[in-house]
Amino acid sequence: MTATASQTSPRKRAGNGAARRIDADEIGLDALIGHAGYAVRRFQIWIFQDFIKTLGDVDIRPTQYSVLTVIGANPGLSQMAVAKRLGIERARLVHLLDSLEQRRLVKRIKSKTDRRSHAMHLTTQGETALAKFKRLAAEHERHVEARIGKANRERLLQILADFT
Amino acid sequence: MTATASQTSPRKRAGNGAARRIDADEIGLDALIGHAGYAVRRFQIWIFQDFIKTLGDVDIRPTQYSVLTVIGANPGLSQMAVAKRLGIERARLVHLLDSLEQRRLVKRIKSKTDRRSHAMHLTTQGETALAKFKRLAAEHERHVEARIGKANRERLLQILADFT
DNA sequence: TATTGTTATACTCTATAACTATA
DNA sequence: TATAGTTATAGAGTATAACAATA
Repeated sequence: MTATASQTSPRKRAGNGAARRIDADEIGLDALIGHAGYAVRRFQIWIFQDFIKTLGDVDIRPTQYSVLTVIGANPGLSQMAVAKRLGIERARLVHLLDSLEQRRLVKRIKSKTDRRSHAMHLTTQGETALAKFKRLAAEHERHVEARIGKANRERLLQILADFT
Repeated sequence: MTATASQTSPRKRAGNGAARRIDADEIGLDALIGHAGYAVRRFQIWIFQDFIKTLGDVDIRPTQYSVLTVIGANPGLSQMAVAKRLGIERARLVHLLDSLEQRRLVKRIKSKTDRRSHAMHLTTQGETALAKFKRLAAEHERHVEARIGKANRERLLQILADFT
């Protein structure tokens, strides 16, 4: 589907002077309907909001969760390696790690082989906490499944597999 | 697929003192692999970057495009109606419209029936510009199709249709 | 009382640039 | 010289709260 101006015409507004109230679902999206980016963005907002809510009690946001998960699975990584793998700016990762280190979930250990870099590790407390976060994240994932359907969720993961 | 800590074990780092360089694609994502939100977020970033680049010459970003498209298809809408339909905060829309109005693409007209509200319209210049933006956006959409495949793009639009 | 548009504040995130200490 | 981590700044985007004008 291509987006052209001729696809839809502007809908008529009340022309009698007494403007009718317009409900949100009456408003046409026109070319936006054909844009994958629009749907993906709206879906991503929904999914992040559910994640933030589901992990609200433990106060962990999606980016923090991704950082903890990658460090947990690859202990000893440098900040640069984590940043590159997750597509986070290294300057941004500094603040994320400051916060996670203050919460005693992560520790930076000076590398002996390259004194410019830090080896990232979960603390013991961090390991325990991450296990809990993963259980909550799995719960969030079940919300996604309930929202779009089991088969659709799996199809989505397949389609987007090489963006990870 | 559920995300549990036992799915993958931390991979061994070089233990011989001479730390080996780790390439990004060697770093395991662990539980993130099973999260739709992670894949969707990475895809959304890619797609927005392509949109911003493809419409770089005309300096239009995704949110601006969505606002112009909805106003173009529904002339006379109030700011509240546009904000609600697109899921934008009304406070944020004020600044978006300030910018679009300064560029003479949009005009706010005081409503005669409800003097609190403004009726949003494209200017003549805005109509012409939007037609061009739509052609560029369609070009961007072809990039998406080339990246994930025609059938996958259509399937994606189907799966996410009710988030629009 | 409630709603529309506005202003303001704070926090998240992205994108840069520059600095330091190393390599 | 180049890289790792840090600090700083600017702009998007999100989330609130409060205010004036109007309903």
